[in-house]
Amino acid sequence: MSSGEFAPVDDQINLLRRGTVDLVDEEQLRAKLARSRETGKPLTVKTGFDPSTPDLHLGHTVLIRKMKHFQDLGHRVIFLIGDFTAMIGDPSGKNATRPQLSAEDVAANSETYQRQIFHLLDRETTVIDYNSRWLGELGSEGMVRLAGRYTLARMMEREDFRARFESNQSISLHELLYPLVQAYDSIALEADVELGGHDQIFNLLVGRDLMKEEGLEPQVVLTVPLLVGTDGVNKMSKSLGNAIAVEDPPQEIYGKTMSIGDELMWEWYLLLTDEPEEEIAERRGRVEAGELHPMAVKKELARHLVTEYHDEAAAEQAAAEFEKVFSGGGVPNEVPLFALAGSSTLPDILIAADLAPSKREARRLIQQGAVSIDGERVSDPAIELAGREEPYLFKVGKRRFARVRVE
RNA sequence: GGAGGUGUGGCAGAGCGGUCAAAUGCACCGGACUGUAAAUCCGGCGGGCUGAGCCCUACGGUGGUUCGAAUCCAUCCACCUCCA
Repeated sequence: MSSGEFAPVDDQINLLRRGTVDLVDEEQLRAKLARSRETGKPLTVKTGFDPSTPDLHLGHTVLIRKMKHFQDLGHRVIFLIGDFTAMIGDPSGKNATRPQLSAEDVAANSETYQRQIFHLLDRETTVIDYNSRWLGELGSEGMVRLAGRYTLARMMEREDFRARFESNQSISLHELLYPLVQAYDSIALEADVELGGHDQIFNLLVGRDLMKEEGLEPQVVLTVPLLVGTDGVNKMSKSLGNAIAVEDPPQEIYGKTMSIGDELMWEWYLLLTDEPEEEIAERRGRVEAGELHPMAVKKELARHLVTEYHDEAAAEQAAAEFEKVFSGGGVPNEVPLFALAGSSTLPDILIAADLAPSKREARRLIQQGAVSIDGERVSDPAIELAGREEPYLFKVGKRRFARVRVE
């Protein structure tokens, strides 16, 4: 989209407002959009990312998709890698000492980021930038001056700071610097809009304040919700084990998506697809009326997500595989094969085939009826498997398979 | 600089000389029910074994006291609070 061809302001607002939590404020955004239409100059839209965790999951994509919306509307989207801030350390962590990232680490992580975000964003027009570019030369003098522009009282407006303060938990000084530094990024980039997760709202607003002080037009702040993970309770996070990574294999994306609760899927539809909101609502109504099976709707979501991060064919395959294994009780196409020599006990075999972590656990699984061989449930850990040419097919639980050849 | 507190399994959090491989909750793994949903119910949840029992390793580190210590003492480390 070349300049001068921006969509009408109302249309733009409609798209941009979808699935957002905060928009501060809409009038200013309208004014900026209107001006950009007149001048043909796109808005500068900034989003910051921490370079220490380049393994993106669907939770991150909510934000990236919002960037994409701006991009689709012809605006200039900056993917800002906080390499300098990463060197200081993340405030919200309990691990005080975070490994400092070397320049090589940052470069490597940046590569990973790019590989992952360009599933969604346009490679040609996305601007990748690093905040070390300006923060490095800010220096201690600049930092002190920056700190002089904000007050403790204002900092304590931030909910988590206040909560920690009131409950006598420690707050390191550099944590207070964080919002300021992030705000400085906006100044350096002269951002028109800054995007972030809802938990970032305070920092983004500080950006507005400091920009005003600097004599710049304040950025518009727009936040998106934190995506609830596959457990249906917590925000999606790798460490909580409830995440679907962008680079997960098709089967995983499909399967994990199918495992989320029905209620959650509507939110995922809203935040992870471009399905019009009315259509989502309409479908939801039909499901609630019993006209449509929720599973069918969820399958569509799963298929959509696989297509987004792999392709149509992979989605097709993942869907077929899913039908076969779970709906049909069949066996997946790819089952790892293990060859065992001599007479091993059943628990040993399970360990060797990566189906159990220890013998004790293996025994438990057998006793609880989780193990079947060639489709027959086994309950006796002591049974012997005769050597044979054809591998035995092991199944543990609902979804773990292995083929084992016994010599 | 001074006074005090805390450190237990993935997390939260009991236990405060034996009956503790350690209550309870969450998470997790099985099973039943299903739509591999959710909810619910049942079982399990350090490891090893010639297995309904035995053994080993575990309650921040080390060293003691005791027939016996997660529990008492000393010391070290870490985190936290209060006073200055």
